[in-house]
Amino acid sequence: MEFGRNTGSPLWRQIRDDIAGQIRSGQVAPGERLPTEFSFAEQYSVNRHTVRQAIADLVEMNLVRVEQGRGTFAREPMLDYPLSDSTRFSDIALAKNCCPAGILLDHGDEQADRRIADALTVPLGAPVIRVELAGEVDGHRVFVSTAYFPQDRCQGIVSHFQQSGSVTKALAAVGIVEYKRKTTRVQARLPTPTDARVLKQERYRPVLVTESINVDAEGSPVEFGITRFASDWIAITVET
Amino acid sequence: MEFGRNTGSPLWRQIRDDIAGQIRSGQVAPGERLPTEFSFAEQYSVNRHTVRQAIADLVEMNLVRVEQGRGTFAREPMLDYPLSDSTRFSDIALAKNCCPAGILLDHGDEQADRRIADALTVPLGAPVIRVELAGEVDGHRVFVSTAYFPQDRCQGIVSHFQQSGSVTKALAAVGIVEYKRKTTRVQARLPTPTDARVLKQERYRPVLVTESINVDAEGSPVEFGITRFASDWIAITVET
DNA sequence: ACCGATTTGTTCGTATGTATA
DNA sequence: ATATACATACGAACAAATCGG
Repeated sequence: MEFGRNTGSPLWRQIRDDIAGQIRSGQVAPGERLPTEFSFAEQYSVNRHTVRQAIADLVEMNLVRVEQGRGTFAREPMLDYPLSDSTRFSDIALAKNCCPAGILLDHGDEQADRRIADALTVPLGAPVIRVELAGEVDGHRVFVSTAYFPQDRCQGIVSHFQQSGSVTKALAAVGIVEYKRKTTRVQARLPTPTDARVLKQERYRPVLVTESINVDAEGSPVEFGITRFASDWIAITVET
Repeated sequence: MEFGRNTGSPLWRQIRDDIAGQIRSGQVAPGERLPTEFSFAEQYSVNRHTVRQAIADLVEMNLVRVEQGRGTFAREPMLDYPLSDSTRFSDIALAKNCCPAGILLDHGDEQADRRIADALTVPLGAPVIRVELAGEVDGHRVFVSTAYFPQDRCQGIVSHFQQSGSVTKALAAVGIVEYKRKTTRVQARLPTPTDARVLKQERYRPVLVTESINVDAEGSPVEFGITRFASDWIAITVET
């Protein structure tokens, strides 16, 4: 099947397969920027719309990612977030040797609603500390997380987090040196407008949501976390 | 805070909270149809658009589900799919005592592509059996699944499935009496048009995707399955 | 803080061939 | 054979985001 008009298959599909071949063969490295739509159009002697149709299909196939005003990029492989009883955010990085960063977005004192009280096994209305966190890998926002800590055991945890940048270290600083993931629920949703903005992703790209309860060595809950992962970047893996 | 105009909070939010209260208190049972938008509008003496804004927020809060042309329904609680090494589809049902059904949609012989070959540890191009399956609970489509079996070990598995309606029994019939889930990857995506149709869900509602490898007692792969769950109905739970 | 250049996103319109009822 | 719908392809214009100076 040679390239051109009237060859039986539509132009946009031929263009799609040509670009796909360049990516799969490694001629274009993951993360690298592809030529502009306009220059593709010149190269193949077609309209920009035709190139756009090809690219739209490559997005669907998850081979490229498009950013308005910036360009079209070959997709980096997705990051695996291994869901074991002791995974920390930094573990994502270890597997890919890239730099993770946790960013404190907001925090405050609240009273436990039904859901939080159930998860932390504290009375309804008990004081809890809320911490909003974002995570980046290689400059990409990959998750935003809301964590609740029982106030009686975690006094001052926010300032410890600000110093160390790590939930694990902050918990250790308030005397909880060992904690484990007990249960996790995984759901898929569309992001709230706020989450979409914080994750810098479009409103209609789904998020992977985990609700997890972390317990200390005695088995009593010390953290209830709701994490929204950018589904374009993160897959959760479970070994059983 | 009493109901009415000029009370400080917008009408649609008051209406939203009123309806939310009726659902949470159980005055409206899960799955039950709510009054029409028009009758809500009459009841609260507001425009239908005001009611629609309240309902849109209730959808966002996951308290109701809207079906075009049918009405607005109080959300049934989501089904938990526990992800252990030996969960079968029928386990969803046991927890909720409702009736599950597996439906064979399609099947065929294929040659393993890169991904399937890697998962099943067979050579590239080796013959595999593809089985497309849908799952229903209480008359709702909750998942659609594509499973690949190595042909040499699973000859005739399709007809066994047709007789028993169970993957477990079909595998047993070809001599694989024990198998375990080894690894699972969980992702969130938007459904393909086909999946959206089969799941009877809108194009922009996400699906939870699991890719799992099942191995026999000796640890060699006997099934590679890609399951797309309707994210409105199913959450995955992991105990660690 | 602003401007202009670059690049993708969206929406009009037009035309043609093909499959379908 | 006719009408209708759909996919393909092109053209022009403008909106929106990004980036460098």
